[in-house]
Amino acid sequence: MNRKKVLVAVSGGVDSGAAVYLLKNAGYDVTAIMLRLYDKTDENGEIVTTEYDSAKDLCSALGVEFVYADYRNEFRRDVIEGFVHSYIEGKTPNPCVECNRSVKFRYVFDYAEKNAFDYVATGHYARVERDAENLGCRLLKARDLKKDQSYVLYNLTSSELQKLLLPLGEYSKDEVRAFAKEAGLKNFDKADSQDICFISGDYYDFITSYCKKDFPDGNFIDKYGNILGKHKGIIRYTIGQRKGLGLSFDSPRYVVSKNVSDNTVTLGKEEELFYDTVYAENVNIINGVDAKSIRAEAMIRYNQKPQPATVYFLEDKTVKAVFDIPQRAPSIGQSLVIYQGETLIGGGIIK
RNA sequence: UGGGCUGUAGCCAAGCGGUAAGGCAACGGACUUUGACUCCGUCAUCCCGUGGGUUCGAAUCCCGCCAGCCCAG
Repeated sequence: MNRKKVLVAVSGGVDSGAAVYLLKNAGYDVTAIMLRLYDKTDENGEIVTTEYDSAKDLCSALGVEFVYADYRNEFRRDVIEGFVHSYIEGKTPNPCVECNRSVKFRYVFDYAEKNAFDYVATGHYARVERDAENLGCRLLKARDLKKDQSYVLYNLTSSELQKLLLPLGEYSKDEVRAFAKEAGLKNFDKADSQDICFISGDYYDFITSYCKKDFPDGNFIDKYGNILGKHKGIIRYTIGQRKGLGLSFDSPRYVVSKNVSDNTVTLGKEEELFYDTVYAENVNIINGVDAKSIRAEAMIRYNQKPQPATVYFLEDKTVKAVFDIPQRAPSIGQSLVIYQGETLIGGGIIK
């Protein structure tokens, strides 16, 4: 019997653990790979191995081969560096998108290629729809829209989709937890939230210590240039932010724009945050589109309901999205992701 | 040193005799594989500038004082 070989990317968490379990039960020849991306340390400076232990334990319990591959340098170079520089430029990066694009899928597919795996799998909540020839594969939202994570996967290519399995896409989080429990994963009830994985605590502290410099105080101003107060370093703020400004007015104020060159942060009322047109660059369109423009739905941030828009495909992997209804606080560095119904068309970085 | 106004939590601000609204900020939590947003909760335990008085009872009425502002001189 010639079972299909699957390489599953695992994190030690509930979702990837359940993915291993489901694939194993489905009869695949499963190997788990854990990418060592950064070392989390505790207050004593000791490397925390709970994720590693969790993944390794699960694999040995299920009789699955476990590979631990060191990609710390790649992660630092391709994710952390970019993250820090993006903030310095006044942008608001999404490191998860970048990690998936330039590290996680790249190296897992790379490993799978070199070791003759038939498929790659992850614990993302999304689905791959295949046609008869397994050619024009489409990336679909998860069945459970509340947990859908297709947003962070828009940089996948059609050839990658041909070899990608996303076993969790049909299930709800509760069902996945049940699978994880069945599989014997001790973390099956672990909380979902993580914040930025490589940062424990405040991202501001991380950036300042990473580049060994402080970001000077500057002025909060209004759209007329009137000084409203002092800010505590421009990288602390992002478009649309309300909390942490430390200033009080008759109504809430939000960060409307940032100007790195004169170190000012402009505040305004909520209604000043809405735009109907958003441009994105470095766009990936999974299956290509012939038309110059399409009607679609698009998201400008994770966990947003896709909004109706007309999307124009411009030169140089650039896209213009014109929303039917103006969208709140599009932020440079975040991702614009385009859908048609359940199908993810593509996406890029808002500029 | 004549006249007028104001003085309530970090900021703004209701209240006009019956035992302290609300907004902003802040803090805590929820949500979340990014940053945000949002939502929920907490936020003047006898000092309502201060010292007296009237009253069963005052932040609310009266008197003195202090502080700030304004108009005159």
